[in-house]
Amino acid sequence: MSVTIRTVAREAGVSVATVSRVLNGSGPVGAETRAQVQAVARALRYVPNGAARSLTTARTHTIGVLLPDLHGEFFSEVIRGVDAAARGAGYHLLVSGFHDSVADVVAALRAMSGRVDGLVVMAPDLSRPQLEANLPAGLPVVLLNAPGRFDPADGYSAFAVDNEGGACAMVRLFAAAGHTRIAILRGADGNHDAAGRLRGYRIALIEAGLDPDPALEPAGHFTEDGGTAAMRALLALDAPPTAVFAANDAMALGALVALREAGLRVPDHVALAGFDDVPAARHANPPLSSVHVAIADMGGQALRAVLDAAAAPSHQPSHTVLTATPVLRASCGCAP
Amino acid sequence: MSVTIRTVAREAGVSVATVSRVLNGSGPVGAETRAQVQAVARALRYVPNGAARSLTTARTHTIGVLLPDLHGEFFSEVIRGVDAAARGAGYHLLVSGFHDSVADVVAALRAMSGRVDGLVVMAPDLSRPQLEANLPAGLPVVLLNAPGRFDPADGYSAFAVDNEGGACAMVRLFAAAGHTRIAILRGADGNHDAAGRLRGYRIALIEAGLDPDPALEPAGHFTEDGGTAAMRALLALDAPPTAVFAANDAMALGALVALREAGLRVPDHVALAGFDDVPAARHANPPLSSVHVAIADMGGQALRAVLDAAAAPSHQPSHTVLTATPVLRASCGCAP
DNA sequence: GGCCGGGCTGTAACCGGTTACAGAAACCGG
DNA sequence: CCGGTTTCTGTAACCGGTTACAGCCCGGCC
Repeated sequence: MSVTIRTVAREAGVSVATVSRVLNGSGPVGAETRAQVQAVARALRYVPNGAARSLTTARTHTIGVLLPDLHGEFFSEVIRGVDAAARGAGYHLLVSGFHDSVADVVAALRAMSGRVDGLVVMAPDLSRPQLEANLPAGLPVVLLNAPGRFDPADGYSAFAVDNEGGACAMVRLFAAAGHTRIAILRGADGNHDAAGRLRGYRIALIEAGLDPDPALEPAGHFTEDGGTAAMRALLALDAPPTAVFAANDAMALGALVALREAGLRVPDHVALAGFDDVPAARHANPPLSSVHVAIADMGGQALRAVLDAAAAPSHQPSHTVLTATPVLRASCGCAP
Repeated sequence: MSVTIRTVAREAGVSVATVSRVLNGSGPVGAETRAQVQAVARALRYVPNGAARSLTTARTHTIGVLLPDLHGEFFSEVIRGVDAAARGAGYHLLVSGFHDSVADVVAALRAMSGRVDGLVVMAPDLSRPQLEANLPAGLPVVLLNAPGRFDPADGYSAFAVDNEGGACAMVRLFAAAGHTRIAILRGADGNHDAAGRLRGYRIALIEAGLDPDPALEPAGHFTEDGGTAAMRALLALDAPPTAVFAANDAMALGALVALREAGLRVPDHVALAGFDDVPAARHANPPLSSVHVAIADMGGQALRAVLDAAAAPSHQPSHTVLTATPVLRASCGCAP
């Protein structure tokens, strides 16, 4: 029913091999034969079937991208970086998001098999056996944000953000500015990024001779509302903090709401900083200090790593940690 | 070299048909044969090749999404909506972005052929012949934001935002608040959305008995920097406007920069509103009034329309215009 | 004239699945 | 004990491309 290469061949009075040669410019074809085939192909609106083609060539010119979610500024940035790199290399992207369930990830992985030349996967909760059992052996895979769980010997390249270092650097600045009651709005429980940022926070405190205090470590679940609630809880303490480090920008923006409610000025009464440096941080009131991560860059590097691995199967897997550096704006009171 | 269904069949001592039946649960298979096949498949880490499978079944369980760009809050929202709907229906997404060149779009279209069951396309600059020449006949396609250029008789469903109505509603509010010098920061030249919003702005002015004035219609190119520059130009006029409608939020945020530079207060000295209602609008200083568009919703509806068309080839194409409604916050001075 | 080589084209095998069809085995009632 | 189901399994054709190989035709050269 649909028009295939055989339809074109029949209509043009040639063989399928000739049609294929004309359309791909492979092999010699007589000038008028070529013109004839092209005319027929155009007239019939023939477009080669990608699935069939990649079945024989074993190349799809597509890279799969698996993310926990497709929206939000963070993932949007990842996709941007991956896409830019992919387009530069003439590749397409097959993206998929999954809620939280491992079953979702597994389904997505299996669906990608045979449709992609490689995979960029960000699935913090996926174990190595789960990953391996659902992918054909030999498919290049690069992991994002899955540190600890994998090691280079597994054969996968990986990229991760230096959560600990970034958080530590930011909190150090608070300490250096003379703050002694510094709180953190913790991220989601069990989340690897949240744990790293908390670790960095505590390290900076101890360096400064301050004692971590559980009362100053409320959970904000990485959400704006969670940040508001956690900030309210902090303000209700007998001795509220004078500086607050939110483990992501969404919570920091939520905290701003609580501070405004309470009639407190930022940074005069309470200094505030976030993490991720999403675009909205710059436009907040006051502009939000944050820890900047080159997210798009990470995506781009990950994609190139996949392509390298695809090109040279014996490619050495590499593990890269991307630095996260504080960006100072009005909200932290320590801007230059 | 890679493990295929035949490898599994040989290893398990059965035929490929039996393996296929076991793995898909189609047809009857003896209990111990089934167990044997499953064990072998697991041991060999066999994952069926998606390309091969969709070649025979003619179904890919994938919908292609073609957008001008993959980053930015607007496209991120589209993707979110499309993804949610796709996941709900058990479909995957093959997304692709293109710069501006028609050649890019064409390449992406052709690359998707045979890999998707349908397409959601947002390519304002693509003509109908260009679209048709590069897609197999009969592939369901839904267009986003391509009004005017296509009509229902073409057989494509389409979704568009009511740019004109939304802009008109917002500017009417300015006029109702007593403003008589109302400016617009125009979007990119030749852009369909930009034109619609400009039209709505002028309609509202005329309704209010005001004369459109070219000096009050600087171009901001839909970018933040463009918005800043355009706003500076407006402030340099002999009689600067008292209200400014930016044709998107990025320009409005840029305009805020220029206003802050000039030491002017929003909305006291100059009232301001944007369009799109991106998340950052809420966090701006002051919170930005904007025209809200249910972007994710549009994406979701578009995806469902593709699936409907795929399920019933005789599906009636539908053209839907999504309303855009003002969301009032502090920046426009007309919030309740 | 015979032979060789090069340019062009066609035939058919293959990629890795699905599935129509047929055959074999087991089981049933009469 | 036999014909007819039912249940299971295998063979082979197909999906729509690519490509190795072979064949044809023609011109050039000895």
